[in-house]
Amino acid sequence: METCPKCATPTSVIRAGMIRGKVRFYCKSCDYHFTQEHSLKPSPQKQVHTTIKDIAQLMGVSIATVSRALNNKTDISPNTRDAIQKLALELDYNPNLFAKGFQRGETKTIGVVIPNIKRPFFAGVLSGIQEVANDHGYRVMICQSNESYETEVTNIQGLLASHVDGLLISHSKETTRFNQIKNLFDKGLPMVHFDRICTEVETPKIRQEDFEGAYQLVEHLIQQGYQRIAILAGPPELLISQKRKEGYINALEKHGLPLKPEYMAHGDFSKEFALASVDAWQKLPEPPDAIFAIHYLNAVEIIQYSKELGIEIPKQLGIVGFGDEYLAEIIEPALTVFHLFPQKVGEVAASLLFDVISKKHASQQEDVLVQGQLIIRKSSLKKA
Amino acid sequence: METCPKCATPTSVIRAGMIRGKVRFYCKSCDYHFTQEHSLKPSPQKQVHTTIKDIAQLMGVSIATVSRALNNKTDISPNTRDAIQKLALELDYNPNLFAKGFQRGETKTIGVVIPNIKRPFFAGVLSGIQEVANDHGYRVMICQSNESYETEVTNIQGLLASHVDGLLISHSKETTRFNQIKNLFDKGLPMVHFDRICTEVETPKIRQEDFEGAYQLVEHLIQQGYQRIAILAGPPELLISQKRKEGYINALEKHGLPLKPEYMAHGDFSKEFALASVDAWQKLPEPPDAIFAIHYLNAVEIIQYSKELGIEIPKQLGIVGFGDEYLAEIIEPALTVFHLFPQKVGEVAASLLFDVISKKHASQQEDVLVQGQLIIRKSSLKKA
DNA sequence: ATGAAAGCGCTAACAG
DNA sequence: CTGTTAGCGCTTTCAT
Repeated sequence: METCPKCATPTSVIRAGMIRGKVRFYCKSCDYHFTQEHSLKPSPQKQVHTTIKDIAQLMGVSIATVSRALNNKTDISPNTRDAIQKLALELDYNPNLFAKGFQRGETKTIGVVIPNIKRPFFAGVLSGIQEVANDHGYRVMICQSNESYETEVTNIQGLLASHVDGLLISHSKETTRFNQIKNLFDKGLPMVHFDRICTEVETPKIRQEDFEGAYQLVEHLIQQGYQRIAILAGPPELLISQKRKEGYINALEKHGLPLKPEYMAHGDFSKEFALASVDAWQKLPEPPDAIFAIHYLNAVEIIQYSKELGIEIPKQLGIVGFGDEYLAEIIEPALTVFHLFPQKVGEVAASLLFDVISKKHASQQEDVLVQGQLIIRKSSLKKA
Repeated sequence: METCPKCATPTSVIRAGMIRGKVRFYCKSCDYHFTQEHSLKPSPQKQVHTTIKDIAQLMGVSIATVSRALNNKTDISPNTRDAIQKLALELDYNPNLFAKGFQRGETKTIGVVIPNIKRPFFAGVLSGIQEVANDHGYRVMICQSNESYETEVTNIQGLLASHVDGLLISHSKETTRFNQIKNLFDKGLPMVHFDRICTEVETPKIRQEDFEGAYQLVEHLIQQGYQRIAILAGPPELLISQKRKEGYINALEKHGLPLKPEYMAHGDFSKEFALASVDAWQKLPEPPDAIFAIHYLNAVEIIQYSKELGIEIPKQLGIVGFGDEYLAEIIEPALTVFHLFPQKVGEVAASLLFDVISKKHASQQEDVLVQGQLIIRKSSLKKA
């Protein structure tokens, strides 16, 4: 309470509005009006965060008033509002977003689970997600599974404990059981799958042109005159692996080329496996004259290795891959690829998630295909 | 309240302990004991999150008891504890970490501000940060400044609003004003700088061997017999740019080579600038016979461009760079680099931050140097 | 136009 | 051993 500067009676003083950031008081006993600066900066504020309570005390108003002022609500006098906003600025107050979300039961945070940040594809996706999330006023929490199912489960558990408002997932290559995901989906947690999707749950899924890209790559090889095309695929359980293989098979069939099991290798994307496959193929009575590596890094490794072996590219061996990095352009001969657009994938995935979140219903099956692009370079130009 | 199954009087029934997950009741009016299953799963729980309140109601105990049970506190009977934990498991309850941190005034979240996730260096750093944060039970919130000062300020503001418990920062290349950072530091927010550090605030800083690496690279060039070594540096304001240039200058001086201003270019890391510099150097009466590009991508670009121009590497022109990517190994000729260890940088930065956080004091100046490694490849081997 | 009070999920005294 | 209560920062009725 204030003390009247005239009669020194504290009890009879009441606040009587505000004027230019100063609080006006009125002493009932001596009928006297006076103003007073709010006692600003009581101590060099050593706390990291200012709260509305701090502001309220400094201003001599209630926290409710401060809240109203800071949120530009209607029921508030412009004077008070301005004064409070000015003070808030001075104290560089920023609201505790979690306290804010607390009541609404939301955190304005989404969770992302990916196999590995370091892989350029996922880094690109993240970048896209970030951007869209920012635009929507959401923050992003990222977890890496490192391709381990167990870690993935733990990650999701952790994100859940953080009460994320939604989840974006690309599964580890180990993941084959989806009950955790299914469970969350059933509980109504907004969720979107991308890249390494899961068909057992009816979430929206962002796919890329795995089938289409593979088809185009292989068709391009055929048009260049390659006849014995091998595929270096990934783990058979992985959907992208299946899809790309399907595209490969389809292209061969469409063009009347035989399907030879000995030309199809399923590996783990490792360099060792890639080189071993090349070795194995070279020992065949009829070695392949082109290789489609579904993982771009394997394609690059094969180019390097082939050069070591003295195999001429693209003359003796054509090579194409999936996914475009700077690397594909730099290596010699430059690698023909089906370019994916990781950033775009992230953007689309995040947008879709926010759709689901805002509609406040469980995710609806809704597949989106992010288009890719065939980029032809030297590694497959037999005719040139 | 429960109703006595014998006398149907609800008012006189009291809880009388627990047995095997069932609640025991005692009816005072008819002196009758009975047990009852907690009325599990009242509806197929359609809410995403179970709360301790839900559990408390189902078990017929107070929320305090549930809290104690779930946190393995002492003052609780094993029976009750086990029953509660079992139920919590069934309902797959997980605590709202934010509500938990709310009182303690902490969020168990740290913020990271970097220029760009997509750059392999930062992706590596992030990976290291993630790992350490996970071990400490912290979550990570990532923001990209996209090399914009304004975005950086907004990002930090946002992280602050999220009440992160600490901050890891690598500044944008535009950033030259640090009052925001200084302000937060003064308020006691735990903070650690890495890579793009800022000398104006006494935070712990994770540096890399910028000076040392540059020195080693240039010395190596000199030992290979190169005499006219040019440097393609970055923005002069950028500390890593300064440090690497100092290393360059020092090595030249140590070996009695002249410093020629026309051999020193300050650019923005763009490809255009890199190629333009090469052009300019070639037009000199005495063109350089080696180039030290402080950014590895520029080094790669210069190799490509030199080949186009018909300049022989390493014979006519030696090239070395900073930072090692797969690219450096793949390009022909392979690039001599000073290898940085991004993951390590992330790990060290995060560890240091958690030190500061746990000690609950403002960050103390404490510099850590993450060691790098000279990797010699063909692009600089004039003698070979 | 403003204040008082409840409540979001949880923990931590304080009582029994 | 267990229940009651206050409070973290904020919004939101409900009074005034």
